[in-house]
Amino acid sequence: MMVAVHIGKAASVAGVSVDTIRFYQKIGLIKSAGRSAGGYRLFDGEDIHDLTFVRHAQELGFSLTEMKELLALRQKHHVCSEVQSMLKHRLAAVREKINCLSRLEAELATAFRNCNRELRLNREIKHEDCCPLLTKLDRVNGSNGSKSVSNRGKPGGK
Amino acid sequence: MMVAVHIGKAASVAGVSVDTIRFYQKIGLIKSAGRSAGGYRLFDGEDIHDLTFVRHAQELGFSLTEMKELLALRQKHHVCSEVQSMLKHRLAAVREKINCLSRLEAELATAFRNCNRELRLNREIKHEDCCPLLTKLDRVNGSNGSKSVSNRGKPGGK
DNA sequence: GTTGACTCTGGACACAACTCCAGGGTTTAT
DNA sequence: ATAAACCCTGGAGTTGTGTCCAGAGTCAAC
Repeated sequence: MMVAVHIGKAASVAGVSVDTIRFYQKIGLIKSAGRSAGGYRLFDGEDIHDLTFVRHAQELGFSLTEMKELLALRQKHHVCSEVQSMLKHRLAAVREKINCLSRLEAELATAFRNCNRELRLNREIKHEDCCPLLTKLDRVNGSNGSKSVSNRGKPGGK
Repeated sequence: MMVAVHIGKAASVAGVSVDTIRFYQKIGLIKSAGRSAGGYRLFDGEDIHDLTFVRHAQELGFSLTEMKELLALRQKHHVCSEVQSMLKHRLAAVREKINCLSRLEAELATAFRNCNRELRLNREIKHEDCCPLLTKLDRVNGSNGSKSVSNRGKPGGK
């Protein structure tokens, strides 16, 4: 039955915008679709498949560059170990992110509860203990803290 | 004792770049520091405090715009309920993100295991079942899927 | 055969969040 | 007093991800 739709339909089905599709084609993220006699792009099931793939991958935090790799792997007879290596990295990154967010979530939740309680106990609060979030961010969140900053400076250097 | 350092020192202490600090001041994220006779910015403890605050907030996923709000709240005698409302939104966003990432993590982990197994069972694999990830992304991940895409299109509309 | 909806291209613009540069002034150490 | 190291400003450039637009062509329907 060979469905072949124009870009508008493809966009709505895949859940992206028309411009986005053209953009993806421009940067080579998805293969250039076939064309109708009049020059209209035609998208078959597989093309839409790819678009959906991209959208999902994006929701999951892959960058367009990473997606390009993924799509490439999907195309060629890939070496499984390549995929595996990508997976490993991704997995580590994702876990790191989850950890960080979980810590944040706990803090926010606590802050929220405190804030809540203070609010109902005391209509006018003295700025202090009210919002733990605001003081929390001052020293929170151990982990990295480097960014290639050269280490010099003088004045009141104590 | 009133420590007052130049921008380079402030940058290295706060863990951001010199340019970044100037950028933050330019966009009004942090208040314009005092200046020395010669026009050099001077940063005291509180300024560095703010910078650290910003860096941490950023690690935690706040945008510069959100930070501006946070810093404002910290400054003025804030209305606690404002902070509370921000917290609520942030918390929801963070939870959403964690969910999404957790789903992803599970998938990646599974894919990784499978990939691993395939690799050690079978040195040359036939592209098919090898990497579930690649097929997985094709249909995965229920949740949203809207983005204001008008709904028209014809050709093989089936 | 004329409308109206759709699509084409190429390029400009947007937004976040920086980063880099030139040309020149300031501090500090020697 | 001089040089090294640092800082200033204003503005351009970057990366990632798109979005918008004008001017022109195509398609389906009436």
